[in-house]
Amino acid sequence: MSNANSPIYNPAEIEGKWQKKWDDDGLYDSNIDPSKPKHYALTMLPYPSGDLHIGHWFAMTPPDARARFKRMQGYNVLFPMGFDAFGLPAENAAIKNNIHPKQWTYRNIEKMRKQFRSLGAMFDWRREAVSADPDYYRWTQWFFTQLFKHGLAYRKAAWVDWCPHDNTTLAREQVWGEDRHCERCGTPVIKKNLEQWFFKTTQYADELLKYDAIDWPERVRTLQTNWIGRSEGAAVYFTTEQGDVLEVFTTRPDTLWGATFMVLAPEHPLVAKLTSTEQKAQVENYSAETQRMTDIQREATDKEKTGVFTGGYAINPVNGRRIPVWIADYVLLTYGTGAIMAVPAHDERDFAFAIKFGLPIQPVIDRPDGVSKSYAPSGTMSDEFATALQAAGIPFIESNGAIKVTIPAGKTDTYVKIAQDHLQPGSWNEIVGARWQFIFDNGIWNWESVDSGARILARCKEINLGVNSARTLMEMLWGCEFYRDILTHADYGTMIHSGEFSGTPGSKAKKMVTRWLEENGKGKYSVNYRLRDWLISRQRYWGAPIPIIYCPTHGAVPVPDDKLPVLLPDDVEWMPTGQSPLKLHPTWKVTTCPVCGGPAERETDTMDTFMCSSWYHLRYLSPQYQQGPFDPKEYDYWMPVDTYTGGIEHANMHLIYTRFFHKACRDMGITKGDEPMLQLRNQGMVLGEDSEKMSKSRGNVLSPDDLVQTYGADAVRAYLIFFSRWDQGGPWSSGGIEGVNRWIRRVWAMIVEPGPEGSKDEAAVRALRRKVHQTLKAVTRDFEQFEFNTIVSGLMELANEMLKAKQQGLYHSAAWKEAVELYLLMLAPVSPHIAEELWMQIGKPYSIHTQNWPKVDEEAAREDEITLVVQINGKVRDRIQLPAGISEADARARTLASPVVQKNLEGKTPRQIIYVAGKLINIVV
RNA sequence: GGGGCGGUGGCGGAAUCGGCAGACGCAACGGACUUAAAAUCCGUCGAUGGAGACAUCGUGAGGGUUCGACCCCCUCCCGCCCCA
Repeated sequence: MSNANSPIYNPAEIEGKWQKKWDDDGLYDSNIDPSKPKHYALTMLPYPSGDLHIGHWFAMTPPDARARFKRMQGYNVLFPMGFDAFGLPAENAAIKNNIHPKQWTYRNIEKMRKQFRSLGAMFDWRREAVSADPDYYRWTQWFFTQLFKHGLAYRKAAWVDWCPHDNTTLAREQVWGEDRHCERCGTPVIKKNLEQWFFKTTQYADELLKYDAIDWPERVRTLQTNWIGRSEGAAVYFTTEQGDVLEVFTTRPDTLWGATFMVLAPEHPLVAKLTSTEQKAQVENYSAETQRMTDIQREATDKEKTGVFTGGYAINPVNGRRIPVWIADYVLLTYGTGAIMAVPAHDERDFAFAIKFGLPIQPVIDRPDGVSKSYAPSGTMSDEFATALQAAGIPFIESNGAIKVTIPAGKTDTYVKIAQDHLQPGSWNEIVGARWQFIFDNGIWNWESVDSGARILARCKEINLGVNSARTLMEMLWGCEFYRDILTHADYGTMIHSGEFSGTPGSKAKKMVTRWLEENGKGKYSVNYRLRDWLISRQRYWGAPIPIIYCPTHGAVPVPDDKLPVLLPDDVEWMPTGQSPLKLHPTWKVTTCPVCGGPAERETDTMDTFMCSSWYHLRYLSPQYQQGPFDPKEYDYWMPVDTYTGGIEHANMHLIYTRFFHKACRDMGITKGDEPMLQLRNQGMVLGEDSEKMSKSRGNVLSPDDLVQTYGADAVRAYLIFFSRWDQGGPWSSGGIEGVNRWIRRVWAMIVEPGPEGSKDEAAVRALRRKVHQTLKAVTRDFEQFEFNTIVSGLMELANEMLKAKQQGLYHSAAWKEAVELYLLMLAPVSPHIAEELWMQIGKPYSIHTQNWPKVDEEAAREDEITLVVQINGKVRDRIQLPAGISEADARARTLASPVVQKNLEGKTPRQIIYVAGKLINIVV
């Protein structure tokens, strides 16, 4: 098929040529154009780690193709790119290679810009933003001062996770794994108490839970919802015996009567005061141990509960009961109020704690399933007991003379009566679950309070010395394996053993108790969030300095707008010392107070880089703008972002911060609208050929540069789009890209090499046009829906059809010409260089990328014939070709006349015939 | 332990409304071209039985709804992610 006169496909040559021309012509410059609808397509900006890897290409190529498609559809598209240039890796690399972080970062950016260009993406580089540029971080600092002035930034001492290796504080989400190690270097974190700056993200917690206005994946919404962790309940005021109020948050105020002890975080401020002289040593030891331990052990010991009694007591406000106060590492100071009321009967962790330390457990919520259990050891019941149970229809198991009874709902009273009748003298029988009763030979004792439980236990011990070791009644029951699944539950159910509230149904209990608490000043309705305020201080050099000046008289004063940016000095010692490098600089922090002009000091911490990435989409709008963070004209035209793409790993950090940032800015009058990004889509991850995450240590990293050299950017782009579902990612396959490479070359040859003359058969022309327009329809839909892999497979299929048509002699027909044009237009977003080159070669005007997306000719796409699938009893038996518009009656007749159907029916009469127009007929016999 | 997502040939994946399971590609195998190889082209390619027409089975397992289920419902198993 090769033809000496046809041009040879040389990707290196044509890709370089067109990239230069597009650049020179400003083909991808996006400017405000009110005559067109706008489309802001944004892809998460990379950290300039030094090399663009295949993952970056996977993240950016399909969105680039889609942005191109949108542009051809007539949208004015903005598709910018930049660099998230501050951050720890620069300092780590600086330390390792003794190179200035700034130099390292900007050198990497330079390299990555070149790599980006080889991708052939339609980025408008005039709008590039680099967060480490003073022109950029001037405005990062400006946003900080705005937040400060509006009371959304504040300073407080806080226990923070501290990485002893990187010498910095870490945000909660930067602490990874069960051993709680530093996200960057893997070192286990420790705790430190430092003065830190925070943003009030929690003030927006409720609004952040609303997603009505945005089209974001369910998965991300769920992740954020869980991260924010809103729970409704009540704040309840317990009082210590010393008279201090001990506030706890509970989601279950209906279980208050079952609160039999309290647990405080060892760091809780009231611990010292509560601790008795006898317990002092123990408490201090335990606290010190907890302090010394990182959260590693605190979490690792999750299963084996530890804790220490303070010797102090508190008063349960609902029943006046005196309950012991313990400390335990499983209660964290940062959780709620750092103190919990323990309701062991209805909370698994509290139950385990109470059983271990012999603390009382009192059930106060009925089981919704109404099921109870009873265990009658051998000899405690008369011989007719089993017969009586059987007669009453109560199921039981008998083993070694002992009878294990599971009492269904509604049979409890029947059981009690039977048990009473058959109880042997000197024995007892208990019933647990939906009822808590002990049947003794002198009557029934109800277990309705901690005190009655104690009395029952004493009585049982009198009868049976074997239970002597049990410290509580529940511990005695826990000793019986048969009971274990029924002793505790966390369901909502009718309140029991709760004074005047007993009998309150589970559906109303929470509300009624909360109202009662409020009316009696013992508590109030309260909402607790897992989300905490955003800690933005970093004791590092390579970040935007926090623009605050500390004046001995005026306190923390923001740097005035006209004094921004607070420039980062170049001459610093960046080796880690445990202090901010800015603090060690001889002169940098020395300044004067903006209010009084007196001597003052600068804040020496820098900002979390998530601050930089919370507004980069705004800087892209006008990166050179000097009068504000962005040009309002550009904002009004381009914002909000229409489609935002990036990895799912940012669901809890960046994506919450940027939403918070936007909402806060809206309330400060800086931005408009409620949400910054309307539509979000996540890509998966490209894995190495061994299906493992690509990493240098595994040696499975692929260099896009090498791939482009071998196959050309067009083939690499097409393969990245083709090889897996974009939202799932998957392993790279070097064999797979060969297939795409073959296809690209086949397309080239198909178009540049002439085909044979032949008859222009009417049916063949019709078939070719049908396939072309059907493909166009599918490709258009797939682009809209981010289903990229089927775009390439559709184009491959069409190429196969076209090659057949070419062989049949259609090369010189008008239909062929149309097919080629539409083919190149559909190919243009996927493989822009070859599409441009071939577009030129078939004599069309430059540039293919400014052409209109073609319209589907529905008439051409229509099928003339349908294949009717013939099923008998749901099994495919035949397929018959029928004209597309056939009536149901005719289709039925044709089906029944088919010999295959005749043979299969064997004279049987169809009972029912289901007809799905144009698709299927099912004959039921 | 709780929540989320997923499980389809040897592999990546397709099936877009409950209606032909396996599109497209890779790998493999057979053939053409070639002195030979590469490249290219043609063909086969879920399993089992059969020379074949064809039949039976088949979308993690089991059950259900339905004329009909990869798709909807229930139970379970496995993998990944998030939170404890």
